[in-house]
Amino acid sequence: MTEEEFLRGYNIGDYERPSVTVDVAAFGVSGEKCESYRKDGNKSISLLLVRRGCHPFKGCWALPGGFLRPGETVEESAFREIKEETGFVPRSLMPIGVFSSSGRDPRGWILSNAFVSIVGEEGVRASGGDDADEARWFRCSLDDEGGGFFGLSLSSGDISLRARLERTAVLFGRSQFRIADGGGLAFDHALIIATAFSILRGVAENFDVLFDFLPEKFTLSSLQKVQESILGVSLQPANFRRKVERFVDETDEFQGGAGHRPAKLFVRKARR
Amino acid sequence: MTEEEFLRGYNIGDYERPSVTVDVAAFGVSGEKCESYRKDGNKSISLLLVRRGCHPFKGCWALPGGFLRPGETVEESAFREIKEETGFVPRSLMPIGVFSSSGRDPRGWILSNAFVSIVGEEGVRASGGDDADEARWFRCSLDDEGGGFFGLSLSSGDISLRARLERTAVLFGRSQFRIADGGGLAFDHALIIATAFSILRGVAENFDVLFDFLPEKFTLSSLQKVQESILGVSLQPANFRRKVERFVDETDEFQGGAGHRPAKLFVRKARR
DNA sequence: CAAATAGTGTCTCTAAGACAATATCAC
DNA sequence: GTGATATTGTCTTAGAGACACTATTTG
Repeated sequence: MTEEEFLRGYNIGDYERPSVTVDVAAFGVSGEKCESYRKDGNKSISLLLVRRGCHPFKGCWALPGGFLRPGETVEESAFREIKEETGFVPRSLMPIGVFSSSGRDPRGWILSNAFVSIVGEEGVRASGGDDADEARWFRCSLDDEGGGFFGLSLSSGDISLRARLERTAVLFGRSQFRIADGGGLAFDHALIIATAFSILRGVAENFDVLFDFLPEKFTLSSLQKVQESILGVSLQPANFRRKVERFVDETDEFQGGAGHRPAKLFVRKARR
Repeated sequence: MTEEEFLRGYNIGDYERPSVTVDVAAFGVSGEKCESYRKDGNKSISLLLVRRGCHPFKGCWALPGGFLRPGETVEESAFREIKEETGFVPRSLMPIGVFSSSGRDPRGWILSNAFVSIVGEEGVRASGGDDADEARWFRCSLDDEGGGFFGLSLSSGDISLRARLERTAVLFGRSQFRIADGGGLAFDHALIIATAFSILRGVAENFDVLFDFLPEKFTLSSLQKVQESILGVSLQPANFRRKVERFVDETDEFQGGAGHRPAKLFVRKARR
């Protein structure tokens, strides 16, 4: 039998297939506005969630996402979904894994390809599109409770969600979690969020990763703030600048109007 | 409508779904045997391929892999497939991404979840199982040809394959490739292999990753050899030992019988 | 003893961290 | 001028790389 003959007789529908979705954990680093017009907001990190407008988990908060469509790559699908549900087009999306345990979706055999993005909180419209009726930023933290357990806290105004995860292993430098308490989030999204956050922390010291989330031109302070928000630390500007100078080129442009000395804009140094 | 009512009326078959496969790039670091009985083999890295026993790409060399089955996670599926096709059970499998571009499989809409493993070349049986009729180690290298092109060379005895990839981007520290010439490999496996190899190079300096590929007890030389094989460099034993000592604990056991001073066995230091 | 790998000691140099000081803007 | 961030300089110290040396095994 030739390959052509084989393909003529091959029917892909003869085999059981899963459905495939994408979910996007979009983290924002802009921080809350401050009392003083010229003081920067505190370093903080937040996560974009949408309230589900239809079953299952109707009314629950969830990551923006949806089903992969024929002819799309998973990356294209992730960009489409976050745009549809939040109106925002992220600069880039980092894949963080496939979630495929059975029972993760009550509708049946459904895998999720998860992505992470870092975005400014501006540009995301308050209310979502078709299958999500609201999009909101939640202040986000993942705290080590000891004994292998971690608490995932998400809060936005009067809404407060808290999930608990158990760390089952650390493989290839990545924590593997199991949901102890989903905290009211849809599907296994507590697991995806915890995984996303811990991966982001693990790679945030890598400038190659951070640059892909930033605009083309940026100030060194903004870069520093992104790193500080993700890692939850405070860095000395002098040391930070010295560490990063190998990776950036300065431009002639400045960013002013902030009530203090204007900051020079930098671009990522061309790859060696 | 309640969620129960929704789920009763929901038919997952109403929507188009892809088929989902797993593919495993298993790299071996043992190197060829040497002329002298007591000299170590040269540092080299090889890749396990199987010759496809059925259509499509019948007779072509391919990564071990196959279709995801209901009730399996993609990780479980990857372990099952490599065991079925090569008889080998790797210590662990690192996920490296989902390949989902349309046209990557002539049978239709089929995604592949790819994994990497590092194994000793012992323990892999020469001939494969059901849907693969032969498994072989190929010497493997990925060379920068300049102009954004890379050559992927695979050779095993009289068989020699050479594929060409074009680097289209570097995102999150990972090279993105496009196949310029598949080199006779099945499907888009040239792309998967190049991606796997370049990711492995990127993370090989991270001991957390290397330990997950090694046996529980190992000599520092073997750890050094793994790193040298992947990175394609030669390291000073003194410096290597100093660098790694924070991450390992020594045991009372030794590995001897090699015609020279026996080496102490080490274990990975317990996580802080 | 010879050959090979296992393992140690020491020097240099780079780069990260601490911390102090100066520069420049909007108001 | 005031208050804020932007930017630079210097001292100290941890760690990576180079390299010479010693230790221990099998044949």
